[in-house]
Amino acid sequence: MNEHRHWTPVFDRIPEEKRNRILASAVAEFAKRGFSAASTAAIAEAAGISIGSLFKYFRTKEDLYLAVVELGLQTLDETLRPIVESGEPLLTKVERIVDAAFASRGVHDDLNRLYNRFTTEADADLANRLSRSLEGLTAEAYSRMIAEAQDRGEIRRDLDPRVAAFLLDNILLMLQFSMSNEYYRDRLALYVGPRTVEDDDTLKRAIMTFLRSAFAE
Amino acid sequence: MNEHRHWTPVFDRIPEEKRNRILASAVAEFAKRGFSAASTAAIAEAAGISIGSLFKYFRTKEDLYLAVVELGLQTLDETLRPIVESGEPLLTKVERIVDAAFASRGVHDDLNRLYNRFTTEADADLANRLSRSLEGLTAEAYSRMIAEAQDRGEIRRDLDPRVAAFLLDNILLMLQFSMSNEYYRDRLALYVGPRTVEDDDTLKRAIMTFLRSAFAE
Amino acid sequence: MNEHRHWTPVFDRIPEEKRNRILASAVAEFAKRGFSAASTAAIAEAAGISIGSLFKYFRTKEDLYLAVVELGLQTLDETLRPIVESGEPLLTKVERIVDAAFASRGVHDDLNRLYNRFTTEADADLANRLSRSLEGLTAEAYSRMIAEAQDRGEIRRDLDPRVAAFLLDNILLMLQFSMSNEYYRDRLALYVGPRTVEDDDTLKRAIMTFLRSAFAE
Amino acid sequence: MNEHRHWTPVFDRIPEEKRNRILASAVAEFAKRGFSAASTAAIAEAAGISIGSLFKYFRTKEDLYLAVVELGLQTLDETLRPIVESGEPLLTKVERIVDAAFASRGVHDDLNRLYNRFTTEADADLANRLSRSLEGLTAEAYSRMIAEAQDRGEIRRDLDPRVAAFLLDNILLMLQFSMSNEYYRDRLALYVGPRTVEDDDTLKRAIMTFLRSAFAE
DNA sequence: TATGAATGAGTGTTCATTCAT
DNA sequence: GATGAATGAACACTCATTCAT
Repeated sequence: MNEHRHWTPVFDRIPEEKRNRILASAVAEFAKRGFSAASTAAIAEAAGISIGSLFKYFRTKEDLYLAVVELGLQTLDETLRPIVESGEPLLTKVERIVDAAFASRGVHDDLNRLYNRFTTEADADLANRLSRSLEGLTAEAYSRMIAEAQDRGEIRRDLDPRVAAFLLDNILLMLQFSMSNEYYRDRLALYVGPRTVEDDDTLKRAIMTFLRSAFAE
Repeated sequence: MNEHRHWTPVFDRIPEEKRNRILASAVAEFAKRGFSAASTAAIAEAAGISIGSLFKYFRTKEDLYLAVVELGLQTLDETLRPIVESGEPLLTKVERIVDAAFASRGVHDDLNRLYNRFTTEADADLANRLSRSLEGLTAEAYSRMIAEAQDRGEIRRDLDPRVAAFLLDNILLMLQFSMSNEYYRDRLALYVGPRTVEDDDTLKRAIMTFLRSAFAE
Repeated sequence: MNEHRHWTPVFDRIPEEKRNRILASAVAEFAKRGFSAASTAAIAEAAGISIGSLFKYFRTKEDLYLAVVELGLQTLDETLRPIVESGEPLLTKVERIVDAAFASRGVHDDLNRLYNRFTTEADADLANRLSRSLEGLTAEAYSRMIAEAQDRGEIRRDLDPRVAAFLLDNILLMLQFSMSNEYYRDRLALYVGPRTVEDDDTLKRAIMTFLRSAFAE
Repeated sequence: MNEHRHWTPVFDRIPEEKRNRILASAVAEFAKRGFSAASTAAIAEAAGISIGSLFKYFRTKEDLYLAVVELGLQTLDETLRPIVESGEPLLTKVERIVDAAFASRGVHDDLNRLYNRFTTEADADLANRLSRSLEGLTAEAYSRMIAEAQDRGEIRRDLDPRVAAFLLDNILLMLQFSMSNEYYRDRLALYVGPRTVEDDDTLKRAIMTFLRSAFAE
């Protein structure tokens, strides 16, 4: 719960390959079942280690969860940061994030699901720390970019830059969830039909049209 | 899991007041802890009945969860349907949904959280049935309205009506979650600042400005 | 650790016969293995109940231990109190306690061993409460009786009544332990030889001679 | 459990200073927690060695316990033997043992507690061997001294020398326990009051008065 | 119909002991 | 000889579900 590292020094010392296997197993299990239904025994078995070892690496199930969540956040951060901090215009960034969301399908499914789960499960304390951690990045960057674009007269001036940033991120976050979460996947299909769901390019273009229009002028 | 009623005939026969007490306790517990951490004993106790009775009314914990989820969906449906099926223009509907989201804060917190939770927890089978159940309503209504407005030349013609409906709902759904879920609440504050978070009118107006712009022309 | 009852209301409601079976199993297990080596599963099995039930009756292993210890104390108290509070002369009381110690052999072995164990295992907090509970009885009664006998000139006046009471109880306590504890049993045999160990009357008489001499005049 | 040495040849070969550190750590841990709650990892860490090494020196936790218990007995033996085997009169010896008990407070607390613990924890096999080992010394010496003093007409003739020796040792053993064990410490305070408990000289004198009276004539 | 005591598989976690380095 | 990572059986405890009353 607090600000300390969530794994023991022993975990630092084991081979990287093993470390990754363990983290991947944990991500998969927590993503699939959520924190409380996840089984530490299942994680250990999937990783090919003993339960004893798992608890040598992480003091508690909660520590393991936190470690894995922060790892997920870091991975997302590493995907978003170069895009968000590039000097490109807002809508270019947005387009690249949309691309990244589609690209994550199949390859970061577990991470996406995990991200979705902890935004839902987190208690007050964790929620606050975690929202700061990831959303801080986009909240700040989007708001600033929108404000600057307004100053330069590139986009309409009547939008509140922070609210616009929030709404933009709502769209992008839900898009990301729609790639991996069962419910949101079905929901997307319900909206755009089974044909369009498979046609990434058409979907992307339609999304960008909407967003361009929202900011346009 | 399957398509049948989730409670027993006995549940139909008990007094309505008792029935409501039980469902309310279940909503509260599932909303607070999620499916697997929720305790059937806690639900029974909160409802003032014995565990024995609870399991006379619902065959399993899962049945109780499903019953409660479908009840929640029904409640949401009852809120949305009159708005969505009214003859009003799209943006008037949207404004009324935004209003409803803000109004739900404090009064439908448990329902909001429950809705958030099962969209995250649902497995393939449940997800499909449930998405159909609620999202079907808005997916259909929004898409049709947008298409009709385009036909009449009220709004821009370059939007794909179904994708636009999807993106619009992304915004509204996340707004609703932001009213009750800890993580999304903090995230909203991070975007708009602690002052605006308390100033519903300013927030609503800014949201509507954005949406009007997105559809405008 | 604190002053509350150590069992749940459920335990009060079950048949007395079952309650006694459970307590007896617990006394036996704790006496045999001590607190930390004792197995709750073994206790449940010996009592012919499920582990689930055991933990319905006692919130924790510690509560079960405390319940059983206090029960043991109570039993000892019930044996000693009538003797100690009778109006008889000191040495008559002592003789009756010696008799009770011998009589406890075979019938209260587990209780004796348990008593021995917790005097050894108790931590500061428990030690203080428990010593007060049982030793308070004899400490007070013996000291007073000795002082009164001195006032009446029945016994020698140069003894400190409280220290004499302490030393008297040392002898009686160790005698009691010597009836059931393996180590002290062997030790007694080592002192008095295997023949005398079996000859209760001779042993009792020799003990009383010593004590009479200590107080005499 | 059997009669062989409890450590490996490797333990003989390491530096004495290290050997002592390990034994001291083990005494402290076993004294504090008892056999089954004691942690081998804690002992190794306190001694500044690895667990691997600890198990190179002692085949099992039990062997370590036995080694340490026998070491403790040896230390006690070394304290008692010169007193008990001196040519002094019985009551002089007794007085020196009482002095030693008081002197052990604070300096041999761990050893006292350990002694107390294994007299309680020992099973049949161990109990027999250990009682022989230490109590043999005093049982023999006291009994003989009392008998001889009776022959010389120094003390009363009506005491059974072996029973008297047993009762004398009961008093001295409990006195020793009362110096370190939490329960017996509180019990002593209960008997003699908080003031006398701190006043060693008064206490010692009162004890000797009692014992002198018991043997007197 | 209502109750709540009973169940036992399953959970997270510990720890003496082993063994490759 | 020394290390400490690895093991897995065992532990205390929980909880959905059953069923006798």
